[in-house]
Amino acid sequence: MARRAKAEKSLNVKQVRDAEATQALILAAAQEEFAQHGLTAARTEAIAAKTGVAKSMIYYYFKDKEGLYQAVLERSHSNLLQTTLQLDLAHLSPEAALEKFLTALLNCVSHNPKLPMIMFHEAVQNQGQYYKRSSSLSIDRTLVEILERGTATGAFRQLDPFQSAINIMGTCLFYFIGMGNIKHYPQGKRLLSKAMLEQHSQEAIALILAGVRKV
Amino acid sequence: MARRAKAEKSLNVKQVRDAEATQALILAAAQEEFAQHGLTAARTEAIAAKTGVAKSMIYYYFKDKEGLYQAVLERSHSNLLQTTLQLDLAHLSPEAALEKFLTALLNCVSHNPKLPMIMFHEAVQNQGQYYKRSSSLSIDRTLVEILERGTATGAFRQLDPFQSAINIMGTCLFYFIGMGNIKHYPQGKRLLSKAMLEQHSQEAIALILAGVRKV
DNA sequence: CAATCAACTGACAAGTCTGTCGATTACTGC
DNA sequence: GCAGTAATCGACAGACTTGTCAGTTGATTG
Repeated sequence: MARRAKAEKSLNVKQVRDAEATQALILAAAQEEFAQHGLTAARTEAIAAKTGVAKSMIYYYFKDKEGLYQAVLERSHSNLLQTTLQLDLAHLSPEAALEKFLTALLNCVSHNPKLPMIMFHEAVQNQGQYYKRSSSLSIDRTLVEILERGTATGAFRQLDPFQSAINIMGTCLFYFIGMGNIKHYPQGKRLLSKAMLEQHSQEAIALILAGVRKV
Repeated sequence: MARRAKAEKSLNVKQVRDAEATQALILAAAQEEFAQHGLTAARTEAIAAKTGVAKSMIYYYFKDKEGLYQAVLERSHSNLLQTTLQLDLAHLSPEAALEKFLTALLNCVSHNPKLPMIMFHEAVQNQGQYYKRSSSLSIDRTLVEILERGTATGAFRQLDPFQSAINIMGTCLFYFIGMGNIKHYPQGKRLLSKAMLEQHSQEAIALILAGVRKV
């Protein structure tokens, strides 16, 4: 009831029945729920409650909980995937390519901070079943290639591209995954504020670029 | 039945009833289950099945699922906590202190690769409730202090100690968290083999030390 | 404006999971 | 070797969850 009723009232929209809007509402609520709890521990009841539509609509549009989960995974990743694939990094120097890649990656996750949590749950609970099938691994492959190029040309120090790619992804994404623990620091800053996200991006890029550069 | 029976047979032990051994067995199985599934999605039935003792023993020794969860958290963290607190880093240069800290941290998690997963279920699902109460945050505080000292003395470049501490932890721990996804890479290496763990530690330390050093 | 269809609902059947309890079996001290 | 106690088990009650279904309501169209 909550969101939909409010939206309709404030916008004075007549359309009470809108299949697409309802699906979008469910997907948004589901992304939150799955991000926090993962597939198994997520409750369809809770998702329905967040949207304000009846629980049965989940089954009407997405068949079952797993269908909804798949939809959320695809929807969450598509933006990141598209962005990284469109980067056109081949003509840049390894260092410039790396910076461009990291900027794009950090920008994506800053705008969709739930994504790393979802990835994490998929990795830990479902052993990355989805990634096995999907093309999501191509993100990391792009990074590995940059690093390979950089070590080959001598722009980067002698590092293992595979291991380093993992560690670099960790530097970028850990902030979002560890949020729940991090926020208990005395600091008491809002970790998802625009300023903090911006700072995190800058710090991560600086750390990584300095970390791979030849000494 | 499985493990216990086998152990007794091979060791020819008479003692079929051993409160401590049973608790240890349960804790070990629970650690695995909670690492993979988190508190809510973990199944007491599954834990019992792994141990070979009746499910009711969980309730006998740990009161309920949450009691067992708490016990697992405490047990899993104690080693890491003790190790990092005993390091005595004050008399070392920032760079040496950082290297010593990272070596200890990576050594700990390499010997207990489930720990990062548990930490992050706690962060994501339970919003770090446990860390709020426990002294686990002191690990990160240690790291922040090293970084503060390094920037103050000019040994490290101008970085934000808080943000960088998070990013550094990410570099060290992401490998273990992302395992489920990472393993689908063409490489096809065993990520938990001694050689790979050793390589990860070296690569992570190298990346971080290079990343913080003054240019 | 009536008929049709898609969107939507609430109640519920069936299954799963936790936590309890009485009964049973191994150890321990007398 | 007997009595008492601690450890263990299996079955089950009760709560919670998923997914279904028959029925209702709002839009659309000839």
